[in-house]
Amino acid sequence: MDSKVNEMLNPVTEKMPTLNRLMAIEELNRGRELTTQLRALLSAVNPANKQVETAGVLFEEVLKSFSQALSVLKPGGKPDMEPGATGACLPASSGGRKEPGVKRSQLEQTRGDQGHRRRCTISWTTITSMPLVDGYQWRKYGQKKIYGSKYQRSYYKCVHRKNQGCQATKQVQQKDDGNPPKFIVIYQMPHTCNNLDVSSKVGMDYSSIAKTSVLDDGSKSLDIQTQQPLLSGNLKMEEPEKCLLTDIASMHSPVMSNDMNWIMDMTWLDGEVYIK
DNA sequence: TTTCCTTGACCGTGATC
DNA sequence: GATCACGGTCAAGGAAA
Repeated sequence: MDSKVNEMLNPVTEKMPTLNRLMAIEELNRGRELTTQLRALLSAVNPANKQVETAGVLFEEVLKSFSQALSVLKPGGKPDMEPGATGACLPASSGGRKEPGVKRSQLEQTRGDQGHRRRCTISWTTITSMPLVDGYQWRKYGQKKIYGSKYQRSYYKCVHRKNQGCQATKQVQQKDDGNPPKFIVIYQMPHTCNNLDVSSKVGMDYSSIAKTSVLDDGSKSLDIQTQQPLLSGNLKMEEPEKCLLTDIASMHSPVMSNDMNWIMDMTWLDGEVYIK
């Protein structure tokens, strides 16, 4: 694989000093060991408890994540890739029912530019066996049969959209028939609400996902700052043409998450590789 | 009664002609 | 420019709590 791609896949490990890498591996091994111990401790409490069962699934996912992170840190290691994953430049303002008696042209006028073209939103994609457990409360607002897909796609929005104006949404689509089945989850827009459901014990720190800014020449840059060990630092990507690079930040969650198989959606353009 | 989900309709976008 | 296919969102109606 091209060295540039490798660098994008492992922006940290490629440049990480050997000593730091060894320390990271050691810490991950320790984390995996502690998780194993915690799982054993929990299963001894009440194995019949439904929540314990759910926690068990989460533990499996956490352990899988540790293993994956360790494989990335090994020389030549790389994270799992899903090149066909979606999430790029999804519409955020299309559709919707117009007011009775309101003409289409009038509606478009009131919507302004947003109603005419797809809006590049911050979004990121993950694969998980528990798409509904991510620490936030969601309300389902739609379901759609997707062309060429065996399963329907469900649409969720943050329950605090009304009272706090939180614009976070997510789409859930079953990926396979495995046991447990895997789901592709596309998150759009970070949460602006302050109502993390701590009871679920898993959360996602969207605050450090990505920031976009318009440069002087009109192009856009995407600054990614994360506390996540594998992607710590500052990854900056510039957009050569309008919407060539979408505002996608597909990356690992900086905080413990049930979503362990994150997708890097990448696009080749003129020999350069861009993360969607 | 309230909350949530299901489902059909509506509309924007991109592709094709 | 017209038409079509597809996907995202809305909101009415019904089910569940």
